[in-house]
Parts: sequence; C-alpha cells; structure tokens
Amino acid sequence: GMATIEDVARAAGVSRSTVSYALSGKRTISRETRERIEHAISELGFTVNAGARALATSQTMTLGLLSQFHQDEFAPAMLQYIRSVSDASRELGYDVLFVNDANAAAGVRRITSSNQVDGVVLLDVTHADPRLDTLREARQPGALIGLPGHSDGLDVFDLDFGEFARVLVDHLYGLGHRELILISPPEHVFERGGSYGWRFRDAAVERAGRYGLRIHTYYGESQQPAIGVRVNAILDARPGATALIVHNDATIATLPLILQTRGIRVPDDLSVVSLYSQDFGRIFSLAYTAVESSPDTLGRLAVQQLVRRINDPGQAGPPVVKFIAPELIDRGSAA
Amino acid sequence: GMATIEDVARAAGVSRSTVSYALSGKRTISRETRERIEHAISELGFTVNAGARALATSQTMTLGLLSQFHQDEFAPAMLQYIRSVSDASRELGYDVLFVNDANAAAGVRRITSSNQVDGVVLLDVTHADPRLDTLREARQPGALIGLPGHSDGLDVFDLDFGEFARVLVDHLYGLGHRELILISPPEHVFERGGSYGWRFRDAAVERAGRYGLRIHTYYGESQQPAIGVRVNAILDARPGATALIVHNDATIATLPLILQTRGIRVPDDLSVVSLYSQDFGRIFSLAYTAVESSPDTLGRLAVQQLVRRINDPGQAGPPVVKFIAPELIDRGSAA
DNA sequence: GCCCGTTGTCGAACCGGTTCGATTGCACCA
DNA sequence: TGGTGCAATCGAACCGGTTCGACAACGGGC
Repeated sequence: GMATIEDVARAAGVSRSTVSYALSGKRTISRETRERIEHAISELGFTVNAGARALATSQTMTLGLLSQFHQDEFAPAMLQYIRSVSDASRELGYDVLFVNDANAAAGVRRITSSNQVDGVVLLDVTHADPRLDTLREARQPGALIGLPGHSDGLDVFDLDFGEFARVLVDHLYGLGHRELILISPPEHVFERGGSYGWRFRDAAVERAGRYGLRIHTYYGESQQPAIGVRVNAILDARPGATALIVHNDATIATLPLILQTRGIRVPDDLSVVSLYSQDFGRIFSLAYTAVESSPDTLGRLAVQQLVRRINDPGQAGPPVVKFIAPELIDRGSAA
Repeated sequence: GMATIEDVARAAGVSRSTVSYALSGKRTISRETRERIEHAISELGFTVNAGARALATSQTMTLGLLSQFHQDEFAPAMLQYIRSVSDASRELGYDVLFVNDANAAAGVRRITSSNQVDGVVLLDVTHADPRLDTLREARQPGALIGLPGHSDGLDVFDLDFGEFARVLVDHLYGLGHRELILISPPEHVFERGGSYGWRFRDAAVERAGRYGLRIHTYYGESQQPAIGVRVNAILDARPGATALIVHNDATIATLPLILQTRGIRVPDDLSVVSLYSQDFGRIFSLAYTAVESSPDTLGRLAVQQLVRRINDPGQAGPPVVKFIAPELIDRGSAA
C-alpha cells in the first residue's frame, strides 16, 4: 500500500486536516509545522490519491477527449488535434481521458455520468452529431471542435471556412486567374454532415461569382487509386482552368505525385492553393500556398474555454461560437 | 447533484449495501428486490461514481497510455497505436488516460503514484528509455511497445525486426538480386537509442553476407527536402544496386514522388521493399511489397497482457518478451 | 420439537482525502 | 486587567461507494 495522508500526519505529529491545509495552502500553517510535514511527505513518498480527492472535491482534474474515426476517413490530421488538446490540458493542470468508442454517444454518457471528467472536448463534430444531445444532458461543460447544426449550450471552435475560401479566391483573382477548379471533400463527408464542405464551397462559388470568375466544383475522393482517377478526369474535363483549389486532405496529399505523372508543373502550368496545417504539409512534403488550419490554436482555445467554464460555472457567459480567421501562407504555388 | 446509491436505496426501500450487491451480483438478492432496485436506478438515472468506486476498490478501470513525440519524428504511425490500445482497452472494460508530458518520466510517476490508472502502456520505447525506471517503481504493471535495453520486470511487445529484415533479404535474393541498398531510420533515431534501427540493419547485413550479396546501408532522413537529396545521392552512388530496402517511414512515404522525378519505374528499373502497416500504406498511397508492422496486433497484445497482470498480480508469470513474426505482403514491387 | 444450513437483508466500518466549526494560545489595545 | 483579534491546529462530518459480519426467516432432516 501507498502512504496516505494519515501516515504523513502521524509521521509529522499533526492531524490529517493540518496536512491537507499545508498541502493546499487554504489556511495558515506555521513554518516549522509545514517543514515537518514536507519532510514526512518526501520521506514517505506520499502522493495524493486522485480518486479520494475527486470524491471529496467533485473535481477530477481530467478532461474527456472524444475522437471519432469515421470509416474511410483520412486520419492523419486527427493526431494534431489530439496533441494540441492534450498539451493544452496539461498546461492547465488537467489530464486527458481519451475515448474512441464505437458508440460515441454512449462514450460521452459513460464518462460524464460516472463523473470521470470535469469537461468534454468533442473532435470532428458533424452537422447532426449524435454526441451532442448526450453532452447537453451532462453536468459537465463541453467544447466542440467543428461546427454542428445546433450548438445550443456548447462552446464551438472552428475555422471560418467561408472566409478561408474567400481568401483563396481573392488570392487567385488577384493573380489574374479567371477559371478555377474546386475539389471539395468526398461526397460522403457532405452526406454525413461535415458542414465545412459546403461552407467552404458555397463561399468560394459566391465570391467567384462576384468577381465574374468561372469556378467548377467537384467532390474529391478519399483513397487511391480513386483520387488519381478523379483528379485526372477533372483536369481533362476543364482544360481552360488555370488554378486548382483543393479542400481535401487525401487529395492534396497525393497531388504532387498525380501532377508529376501528368507532367504538370506548379505553378507554371497550373496554380494550386489549399488548406492544411504546417505539420500536415511537412508530413506530406507539400509546398503549396495554403491557408493554415491551425489545429493547435483550435485545440488550445477549446480547452481554455472549457477550463474557464469548469472553474466558473454559469459565470463564463453565454455559449461561444468562435471562428478562426484565415492566415494565408504564400509558398508561391500560384502565379 | 447526481443520484447516489443512497438515493436508489431509499427509493427502493432497501439499504445501500443491498443496492451494491444487486449491482455486483456478489450476493444473492431476491427477484422482487432486484426489480425494485433496477426500477429505481433507471428512474433516477443512477450511475456509479467512478471516483468513489475507485477509492473503495482500489481499481480505476483505467489504463495509462504514454505516447511521446520526439522532435523531428515522423508521427503518423503513432495514431495507429493510440487507436489499437484504446480499442483493445475498451473491449476489456478499461478507459484510457492519454499522457503526453514533456517530461515523460514525470508523467508516469504522476498517474501511477496518484493511483489514476491500474496499468501503463508505453509507446515508442527507446533503448535507454527514461520512463522505465519510474515505471518499475510503480505499483501498477507496465507493458512496453518497443524493446528497450533492459526490460526487467516489464512485459515487452515488439516486431521481430531481425526476422523482418531476413524475410525481405530472402525475398530479394530469391528473385535474383545481388546488390542491395538499405535505407535505415535517421541517424538521430540510432543515437536516441531506437533499437529497431540496428536490429533490422544488422540482421539484413548478416543475411546478405551469408548469401554473398552486396548490401549498402545508409541512414535516411526524416524531412523533405533532405529525404530527396539523400535518396538521390544514394542512388547516384550505387548504380549497380537493383533493389532498395526502405526501413524508414518518412522516406518510404515520399519515395514514389522521388522515383517518379528520377524517371525510375518500380519494379522494372528498381525493386523496392519496405516495412509498414496496411493503414500506413493506404494513407500514403503506397503499393510496395512490405512486411506488415501490425500496430493493431501489438497494441492489442500489450493491453491484454496488462489486464492479465492487473487481475492476477504475481500470478501471471514472469515478464514476457514477445516478438511479432513478419508477414510478407507481396505487392509486386520487387522483380 | 430441535438443530442446521441457506437465503436475503441490514448496519457499520472503511477507502483517503477536504472542509467547516471550534478551540487554544498569544499579542495587542483600551 | 479584561476584552478582542488573529494565527495555528484539531476533531468530526462528509464525499459515494464496497464489503464484512451479524441476523432473521425459513425449509429440511432427524
């Protein structure tokens, strides 16, 4: 058995409560007593029992992180969110309970109703996410990464996909392009309700229309060799287009190889712009002009807001919907 | 406040202990009483408080998962381990506490000494992993994914890299190749003590020597454009080599583009074999003959063994060192 | 009619902390 | 010199479960 606070108290010749107060600093303790206690603690190798503390304080100092691996999903981007949420949590003193249940809503219920966590972060939120209702019923606050159809009562953090699209269209328009191609996420993402697909597409089309540009929009694919087939078919069908906007992780990741095979040089023969994070670009060796998807910022903001609500229930104001503004990183792939 | 077992007891007109026994089934309860209790439970929406249960039973039903993102590491493979450990844990009734502290050893100490977990899985274990000593001091059992220099007291699961190398060399030898190139992980992986680097290389060299093959070994790089520069330099330096063995995630991921750029066809001009998982191959659209790195099996075995030790302390036998045998998946990239 | 074993339930102790109210001793002020 | 206030500490209650020992009721064997 491990040393308990009782053991420390005995070794230091004081009561349990005195040890507790010495630990928390919530009441004044004389210097000598505190030193005796500290000595006993290091002597015995005492550590507070997390379960007991959680029971007494109703605070677990743990956040739930709910990821979700959709079938056919292009997963690598997920890791960046897991990292950023985990890092931000740790900095604020929280641990992370990672949940990836097949039944995601049940996972939310399990960790919230049993009081295993003080708050929940949902990754990869879809338009009609089945986890949302369950999360709303929970006592603990929740923060979403990704905008659902109805976010009532929950804090939302997402990229401003509309603005992202406009920045890219503006960039291409400014460079003189007049006919564009947009490759969106795969169709099944739209069907599942990943709203970022149409938020980006609609804004791009609207903006292009305002400028009088022609823009052709297509669904992308999520796996080879379908990706290559699709891209080639699109390029064959639109020989007049001078620029490609790729809003599709799997497609942008293999694009260098596809274009290379076709003998297309970027930006000489075709301009390419996209949307991905620097880490993502490094992993796939991409050097396209892109708006940064900053998973780090997103995860960090979500955790910060969550912790604010935990410490300040009801006080932290009405639910927040925060969109990250685009930051264009010009890598010269559009001319 | 949530409903407690006391509320359930009151609603069902029984004592707390009776409710507890009805829940656990550790003592016989009459049918009518059990039904009254179950009714009360669903009526009140009662769920056992995890902290209280952990305190009473000294079991948290949570496993610690310690990942570690080394600087310059090629991370995508990590996600597969996280998934498999998490899935396997859930199937056995455990939750996963995900820890990614900058100071990894401190992370181990934190979650073990505070009794937040019943066991610990270490990912990406290096030769002289600083987490090991801390883990050995813990009350909880630990399972490693990756072979360290000294694994005393801990269960180890890893690929049989030596055998993996031999299978690939055998494959190439059988196809008539007489001069091979091996691209290993980056040098800093060897320095850090990732033993898989030399375990694979030494076995490949030994096997090639036995067959009288020439084999040239090189460190790979972990990032573009260094990867391309390195690969091109190697190919320039060894024009006589007919086959390439790539034991390096980052390199194999960009190899298609590099070879395409050089105008090298696989397997017509050069045979290529490697070591990666099917998922990894799908993400990077790779179609090389490779030995499967089965992160899924590895994660699952580690968790199973860990749970065995948790339920059966001291009884589960001496520490295990289990190596996964290679499975060659012939995708025709060697001729 | 008595003894015994079984079934079903209860009360109390315990797990390891936190926190509130009470108490003691001492310095300070009027 | 008595009252006041503060610093330092203690004891007890509580958080929400689990588990052990006790006990009543009951049926069966003799």
